[in-house]
Amino acid sequence: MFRLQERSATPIYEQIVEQMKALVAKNVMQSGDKVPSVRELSSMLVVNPNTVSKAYQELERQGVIETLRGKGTFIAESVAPPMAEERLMKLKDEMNRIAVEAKHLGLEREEFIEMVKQACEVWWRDDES
Amino acid sequence: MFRLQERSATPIYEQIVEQMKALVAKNVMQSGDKVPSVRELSSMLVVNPNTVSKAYQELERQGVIETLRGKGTFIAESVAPPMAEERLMKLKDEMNRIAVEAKHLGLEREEFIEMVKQACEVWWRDDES
Amino acid sequence: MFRLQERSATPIYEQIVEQMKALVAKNVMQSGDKVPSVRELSSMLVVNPNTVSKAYQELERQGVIETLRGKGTFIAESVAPPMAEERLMKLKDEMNRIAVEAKHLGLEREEFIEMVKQACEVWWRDDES
Amino acid sequence: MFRLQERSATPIYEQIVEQMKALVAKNVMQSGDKVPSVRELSSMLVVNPNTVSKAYQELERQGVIETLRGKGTFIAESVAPPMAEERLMKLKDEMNRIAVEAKHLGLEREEFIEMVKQACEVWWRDDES
DNA sequence: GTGGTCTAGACCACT
DNA sequence: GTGGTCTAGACCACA
Repeated sequence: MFRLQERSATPIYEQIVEQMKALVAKNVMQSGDKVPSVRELSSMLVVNPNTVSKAYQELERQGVIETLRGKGTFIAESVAPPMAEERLMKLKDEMNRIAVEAKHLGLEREEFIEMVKQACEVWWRDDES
Repeated sequence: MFRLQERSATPIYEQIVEQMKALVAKNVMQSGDKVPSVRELSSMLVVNPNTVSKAYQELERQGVIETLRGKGTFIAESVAPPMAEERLMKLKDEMNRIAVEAKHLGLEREEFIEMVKQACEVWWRDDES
Repeated sequence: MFRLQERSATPIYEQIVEQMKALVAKNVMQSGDKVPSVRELSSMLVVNPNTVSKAYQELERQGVIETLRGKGTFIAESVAPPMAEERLMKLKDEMNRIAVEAKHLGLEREEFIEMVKQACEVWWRDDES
Repeated sequence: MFRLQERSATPIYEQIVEQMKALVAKNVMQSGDKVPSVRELSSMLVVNPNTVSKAYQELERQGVIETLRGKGTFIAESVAPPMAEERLMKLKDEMNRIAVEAKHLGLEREEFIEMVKQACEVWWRDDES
């Protein structure tokens, strides 16, 4: 379910955040679903519980999960995501960074957009409607 | 020419790398153009020379600039960019990460692609061909 | 009568304490009124009886309710509230905390006081005297 | 400068957050002032560096301080505070909680408001204009 | 059982 | 020197 890369430059807790968000985006996990407890996931991934905890706190700040006192942690309903404006601006920045890199790698505009469209297929599937 | 944000989470040397690459992508700087020396740029940006040096090393590693002994540093000809495969894979990874974030922010597939296209306008302009 | 938020950071038993105190402050419940038994309330709110029990213990400690052996639990007469001095000091502390936060949010002194006055309307109504 | 209460129910890192915000509200610390480094403050307060770090990260999220890579941490310019709406709602909630407690302690409306005004004197002083 | 807090001590990237 | 990340292991409040 989760695959961590020890050697990667992106910290472990961020990898957990990203992968959890990916699972939600793919509808593998949905509103109300229980996520593994901090201790469970930490032993599954063979990382320190604090690391998982940090990831969960970040996910909660982003409105992806919510914790019910003593009961555990669950996928949140996706209403208005917090800090939406700042996050959208950051998104555009990263988009530009990627476009620049794509051009440096010699991709043409059409090739790049085709690549984006292919990526989209995974995250926006018709069968969700 | 360069605008650094000390507050930003991205390290300064990386900001220099990105902005230099952006200038090249926009054709503001072209093959053979001389780039400022480490000392010049570091005093222009009021940053530590080591920081600029680190940025230049990274740019050279990416094939964006090249140093000619005793003559200075120049924008390189864009032939086959080094490490193309790894960089392309990384590009796709980041594309996916961004798509996931876009979906979490409530964007529809079409809105996201529209955003990408708009970003492209800046980097692939007709007048270059 | 009671509205609990499982998501909230404040523990459930504290929410019960606060809401019971709010009902008394609004004169919805008055001296001598019977409050639901621990079992009743716990099944009404769908929470663990221990949680309600803990709330009632706290309310009794604060002199809000009192238990009469075999007869049940009732709203207490509001005479001298216990631990008044400590609680008053704590009140002032929290007042200061809130004022600091208000200033950080950019409120002016007058705006803040106006906000306080509006809050007061709910709790000190003329019709009680 | 900072006074921590080991026994208090409020966690140490939160006490640090509150006291730093209080110093800023009182204009003891102003935009651009350097705050002690994590290590400095942790040894001053005899707490673990991680605890101070957690406090600083929370302060950064609230827009109170900002870190300049490798240079240290500084009081931020107070522009639009992040999450302003949510924080304002929380402020009103806490205001109500405090008003209820005040009434339970037997304060009259006027006494309560007088108390608030006195608290304000400390945080909104005329000499700031 | 759950998550939250704290300590001690280590390593790393950035400037 | 700065802050950021991670580990190991402890204690506590809540349900």
